[in-house]
Amino acid sequence: MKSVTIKDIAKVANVSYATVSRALSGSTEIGEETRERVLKICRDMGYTANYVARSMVMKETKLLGLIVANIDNPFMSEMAYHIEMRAREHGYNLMLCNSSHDLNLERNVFELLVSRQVDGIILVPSNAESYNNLKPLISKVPTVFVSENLRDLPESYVSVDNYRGTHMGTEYLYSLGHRNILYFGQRKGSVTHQLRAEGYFDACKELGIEPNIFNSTYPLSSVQAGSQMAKQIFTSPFPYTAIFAATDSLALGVFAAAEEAGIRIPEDVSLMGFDNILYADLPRIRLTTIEQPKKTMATAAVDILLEKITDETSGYSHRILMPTLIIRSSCRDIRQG
Amino acid sequence: MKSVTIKDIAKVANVSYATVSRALSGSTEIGEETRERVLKICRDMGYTANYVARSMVMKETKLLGLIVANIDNPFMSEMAYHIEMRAREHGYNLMLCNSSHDLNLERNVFELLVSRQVDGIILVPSNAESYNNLKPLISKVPTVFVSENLRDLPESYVSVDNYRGTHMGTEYLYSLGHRNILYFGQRKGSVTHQLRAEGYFDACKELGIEPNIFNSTYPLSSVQAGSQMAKQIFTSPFPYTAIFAATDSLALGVFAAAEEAGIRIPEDVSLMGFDNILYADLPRIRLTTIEQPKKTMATAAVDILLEKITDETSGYSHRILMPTLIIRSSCRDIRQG
DNA sequence: TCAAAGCTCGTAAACGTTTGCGCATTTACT
DNA sequence: AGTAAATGCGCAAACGTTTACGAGCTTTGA
Repeated sequence: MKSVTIKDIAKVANVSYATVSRALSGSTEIGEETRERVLKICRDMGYTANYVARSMVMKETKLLGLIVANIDNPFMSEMAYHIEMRAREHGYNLMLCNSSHDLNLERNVFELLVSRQVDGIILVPSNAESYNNLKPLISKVPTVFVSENLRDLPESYVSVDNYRGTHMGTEYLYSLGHRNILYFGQRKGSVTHQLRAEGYFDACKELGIEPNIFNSTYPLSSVQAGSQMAKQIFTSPFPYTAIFAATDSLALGVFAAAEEAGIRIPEDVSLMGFDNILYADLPRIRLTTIEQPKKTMATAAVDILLEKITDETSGYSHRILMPTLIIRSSCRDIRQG
Repeated sequence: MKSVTIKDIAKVANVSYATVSRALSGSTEIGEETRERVLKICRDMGYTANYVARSMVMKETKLLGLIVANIDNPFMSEMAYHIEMRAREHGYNLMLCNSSHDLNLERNVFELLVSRQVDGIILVPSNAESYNNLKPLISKVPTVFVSENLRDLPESYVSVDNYRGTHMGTEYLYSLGHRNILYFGQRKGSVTHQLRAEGYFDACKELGIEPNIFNSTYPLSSVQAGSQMAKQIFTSPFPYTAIFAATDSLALGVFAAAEEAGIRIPEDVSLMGFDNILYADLPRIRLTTIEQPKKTMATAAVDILLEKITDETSGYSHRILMPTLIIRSSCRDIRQG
């Protein structure tokens, strides 16, 4: 398992190992003929560079840490895919860590990542407390938050315009003739969910219809929450014609509850989601939803992070991207005529 | 950004930096009172260990590489979750790389990972050619293949008993009264798919019914392949009553085609999948399928890898796990009476 | 009381790179 | 032809750890 090093090459090439390093790194201060000769020997002997030694002297690892709650969550995994691809384009690799929605674990892996000397960290917060939880640590390494809006906190983040998303969504529902639209979500808690609720709320007011917000004891990223709220609703006869779920996962829960209660979507009630996770476009689901531009968010996140890394004085940036309405078939046009 | 090192600690503690190292590492050859003193100073000065320096001298990084085709594939992401958790339990972190179903990329990231000195690599092959593609490289670092059966190749892998899975599945369909069962998959190509097809084929023979295997030009892990095959089938009036898809993704494609063609599942035709990906249990899908024990496979993979790492002479191991039948509601009982 | 053994700690080498500095040789310019 | 600049390469330090070896001191046992 002893692998061949730069010194071994130097020995057989009969040069100093500094020269070998220069041949490999494409330095100019080396003759063409020696470079060729050294490179050939490298190939012949099967030399592979040692990045950790390199990291040691360069004081950079070309490694980025990615902390997500659960990589098996479809939103997270899609983000992770694009983040990894973008990072690698720039010569960076990714260390993946699951925090499992556990704040202590989140802190642990964060510290682990700084011990591992990652050049920067991308964090998809597990919940609203993440920022406060990590506050003492984020000064140790460039960090960017993804998907969670930190309002005007002095830290870099990229998120979607949540307010506009729900605003746009309820306008669409209105245009389909819906006048009694329920919202599954909450006005307190994370900024993200505040903004989404406000967007819905304000749109209702502007359109002259009554807002109606439901909440759950479960987290809003779970399907259980959606089922729970929907079950409450489905017991009594309903005056509403549409449900706007703050999250695609919630919408999935609504689907499940509707299935049980024998309520049809969209025939009996229309359903709109938010996020456009992979699940949303599955056959039999075809959820109309508000899309977070995940690929754009991912590339923006690594670009911002890389800028922070190369220019330590670059401050912080807030990048808010535009959501788009994805029309599928979970919302029905109920206008007569 | 200058971080505090072991030497800084040594200076203020007035000891040699070897002593500091010993205090940190829990060595016995150090006095209790000095250990306490040094540790306190470490806390006060906010010392964080440098893993890359440590890796340099220890000749181990405590890093595992994970190569998947696409982390946003639900099967991959679920595996990745469990692999990461298990690895971290043992003090290892994960470097995540997507190969994007590209053999060249797969080789590139593999080489990258060995340059980064990972202690081992877990590989979820993007296709049947992966093994041959990587053959010259896998001698450089302990490697274990996951989910792909390498038959009797001298490399470690963990997979499910694919033969038994489809065998069991068609027996179940038979028990529901189905006598004309189509199989979407192929008998050539990857060993995994050979075995699955054989399991179906042999079960049919044993049960005295006619096997009927369909193939596609698309990869069998895609939903397009499922749609393509289903569309072919759905045009003509059908004598068959059930479809066994070699993959849940294929089954999803069947769902989609059925939706278009106005064919109901399971009323008109029963549908069985394989893998039990996250999608399979979604409302309105509820796919009856054969489960790959993903968590078990994941932990087995890292355990096997860790054994290879710690004991270089341990050879290789093939771990075949038992699949289980997950009954949901895509298969109907068509026995009369 | 003295040698042997046991603690605690410092010295220095090693891990595989990169790079500033200096030296020798070659090239260019007047 | 003589000086100045450019080129090609070696030397050695540095990055932050771990650990074998040895030195000095204290304890133990006869």
